[in-house]
Amino acid sequence: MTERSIVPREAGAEKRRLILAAAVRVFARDGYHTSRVGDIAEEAGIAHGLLYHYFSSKEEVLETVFRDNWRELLGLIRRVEESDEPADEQLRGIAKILLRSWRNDPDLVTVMVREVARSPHLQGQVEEIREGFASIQRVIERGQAQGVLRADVDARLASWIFYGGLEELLTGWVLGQLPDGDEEVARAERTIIDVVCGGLTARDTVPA
Amino acid sequence: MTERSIVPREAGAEKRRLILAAAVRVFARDGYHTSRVGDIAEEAGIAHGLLYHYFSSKEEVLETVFRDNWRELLGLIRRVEESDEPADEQLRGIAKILLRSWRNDPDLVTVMVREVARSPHLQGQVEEIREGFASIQRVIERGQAQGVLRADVDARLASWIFYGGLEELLTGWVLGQLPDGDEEVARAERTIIDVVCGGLTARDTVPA
Amino acid sequence: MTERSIVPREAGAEKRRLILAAAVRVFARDGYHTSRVGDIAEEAGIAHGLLYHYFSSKEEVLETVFRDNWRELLGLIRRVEESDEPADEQLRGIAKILLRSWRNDPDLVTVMVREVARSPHLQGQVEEIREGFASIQRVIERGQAQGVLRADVDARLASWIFYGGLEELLTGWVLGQLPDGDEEVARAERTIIDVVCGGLTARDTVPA
Amino acid sequence: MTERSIVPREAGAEKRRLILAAAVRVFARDGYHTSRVGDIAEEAGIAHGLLYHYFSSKEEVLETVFRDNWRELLGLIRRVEESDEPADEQLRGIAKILLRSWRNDPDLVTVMVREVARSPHLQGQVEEIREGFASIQRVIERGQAQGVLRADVDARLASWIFYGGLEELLTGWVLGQLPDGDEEVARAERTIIDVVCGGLTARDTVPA
DNA sequence: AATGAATGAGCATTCATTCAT
DNA sequence: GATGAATGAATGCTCATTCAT
Repeated sequence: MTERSIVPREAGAEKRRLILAAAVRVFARDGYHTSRVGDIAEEAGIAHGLLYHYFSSKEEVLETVFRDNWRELLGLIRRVEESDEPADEQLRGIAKILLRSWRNDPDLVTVMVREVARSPHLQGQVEEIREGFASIQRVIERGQAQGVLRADVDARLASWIFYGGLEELLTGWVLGQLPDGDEEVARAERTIIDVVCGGLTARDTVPA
Repeated sequence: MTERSIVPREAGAEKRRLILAAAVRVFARDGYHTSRVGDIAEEAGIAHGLLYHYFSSKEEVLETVFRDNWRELLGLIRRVEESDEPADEQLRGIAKILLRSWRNDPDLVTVMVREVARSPHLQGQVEEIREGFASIQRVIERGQAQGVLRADVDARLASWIFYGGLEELLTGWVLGQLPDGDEEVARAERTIIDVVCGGLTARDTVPA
Repeated sequence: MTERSIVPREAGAEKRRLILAAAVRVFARDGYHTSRVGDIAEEAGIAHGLLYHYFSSKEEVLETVFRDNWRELLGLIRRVEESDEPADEQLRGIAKILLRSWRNDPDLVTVMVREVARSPHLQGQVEEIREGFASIQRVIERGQAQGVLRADVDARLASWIFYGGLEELLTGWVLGQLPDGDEEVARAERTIIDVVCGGLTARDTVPA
Repeated sequence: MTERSIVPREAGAEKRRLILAAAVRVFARDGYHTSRVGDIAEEAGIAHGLLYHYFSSKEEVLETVFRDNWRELLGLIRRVEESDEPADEQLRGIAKILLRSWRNDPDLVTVMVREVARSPHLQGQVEEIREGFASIQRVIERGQAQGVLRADVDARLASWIFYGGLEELLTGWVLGQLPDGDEEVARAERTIIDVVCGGLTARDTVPA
């Protein structure tokens, strides 16, 4: 429970985490390209050379930040996928996971949204990202098979649209363009489900 | 009529465009950070020093690429906004504009999606981006006011979700993760409207 | 004749030579590994970045120093080889060339002896070095064929021995272990020919 | 008799030798400058920190490699010098010692030829090297005094030339430029004595 | 003795930007 | 306008060495 209980082997993993956490803060503050290895080390309270005992390069630090976190999100998403809730509730669950990550760790979301959702850095990770989309797609397909969701829509495209909507909401917060707060996050959750499941089109409310 | 008829002032603008086009190709191929000013110059067939007669910095080139193009898109979006079509048709129009830009100029979309939709570079452009969202938001609000779209949804959040869905579809093509082709783009258009307007939820087919 | 007469194209070659000359001085003073690129630039009176307009790396500078000079020596040696002097006189000519280079440019000889006559750096140059030995070997073989030199000695090994003797004399001067001066160099020339051609063994002077 | 019988003090010396042997292999393979302390430690099967219990620096390792070996060679050379053989036989003995060291320990010779026979590292060892040359010089001088060797040659220069020839032969093997093998080494021995003692010049064989 | 985490000086190289011609 | 030589700030990374354990 105390620091002293950490056995040597864990100490290495611990320091690794320390560096990753520092990197997230620095990347969130300055952006990956602008951040210097020395900044990360300073934020972590270590000599910059030590960073290279744990990571082979600055880029590997970013990749690790992404991979570790995406893996965790993926695990949560899969748990939702494997639940026996109806598809629309599963989508709501997935939205919850992603949107709430903003409140849990804004710096981390900032890095994920800014640096990873794109180009050069994600080259090696495309496969892992794809799994997230695949999970959403399966949820939709199952919903269609069970008649909960309409079947005349391309599930794959729909999964990209759904994910894109979520990511854009996160981006809105990251950029300070959308109002922040627990209440706002809850509203965003409701809204994306309202939009994606219910649709924006007004229905003629059937009169009594 | 011939090139020689171009008056000097236009010649400058022409070379400017030449450089911007080259920059788009290079940024699309290598990414902004990896691209060197010399690469752009080489692609444009000029000496690298000359680039600084037309732009004050490498970053200004990127900003110009973004601004010029975003402004054009904005103009198109506004024309849709000002049309007297119903809101859902206006949204379809906006989707068409954005999604078809992929087929028109994949390199440009690649750069917009990868380099600009986020982080440090768009600092100064946030205002211009905001206008795009505002346009979409107004379309939705008008649709709600006219009873075409349901009014119990936050129009601002909905506009972000809609835009996010569009951008993610573009990203899918940029990353080579979604099947490409005119047909596919048309399907994506239909799908995003189906999803965002109609909603994914299955409706009880009206009984006879 | 004046500096102003140097045309632009030659200016580049001129600066190249300037850098090489500075590098020779610095390498001779501090050794290749200890020398920093900045030292060479400073010695040449240029910004260190400029060095990379002319050479791709610090190592290429060393290689060029070696190659340029070795090529020159090779040319001189070949001229001797192609002369119609007897073999022993040709060997004397070769000794002259190599030993006098010490007086001509001690820094250059220092670099050649210290940094190049060995290991990692000469990897790519082995072929060029080999040509020097080959030239000496041919001189010896021709001498043997013409009966000027004894034929019961392996010409290849003899060429290495001869060259080694010369290089060691240069090394002695480089290390400050052998007395220096024009007179000393002349004596060294005589000595190596005395030893290698005449042999150390005392002959019974033929009685009258 | 067993390893366990080695008393502690000897154990230390043993490990020291282990490190030196590893260093020779690594230096021979990668060159001194390219080799890292960690490489030596890994080759020796120890933690790199431990190396500093036995040596004060990486350079001291190289110096020790040189000194230990040179001392041994020096001892052998002196034994030859102190023998009562004629001078030319003594020179042959010295040649044997140096040339055969190639077959005994090619890695060691590689290091000696590449890293030590020159420059920065030998600064402190010049004195010890000088003794080797002095020994050869004394052999020659004694040969001259006894009338076995011609007296009209500078013994000091001759000793450098002789040593240079030997070193160059070793270099030829190190660089893979001269054919290797016991037979070849024996021929080299003969050749250097033929050349240095007999001389390359053809003699008119006195008819009976 | 032994380990290997930690330190930090040191350095080659890159590249955006300037400017003389 | 056009060129490309020249500048020099900036930085990722290496690795010899130290030292707590």
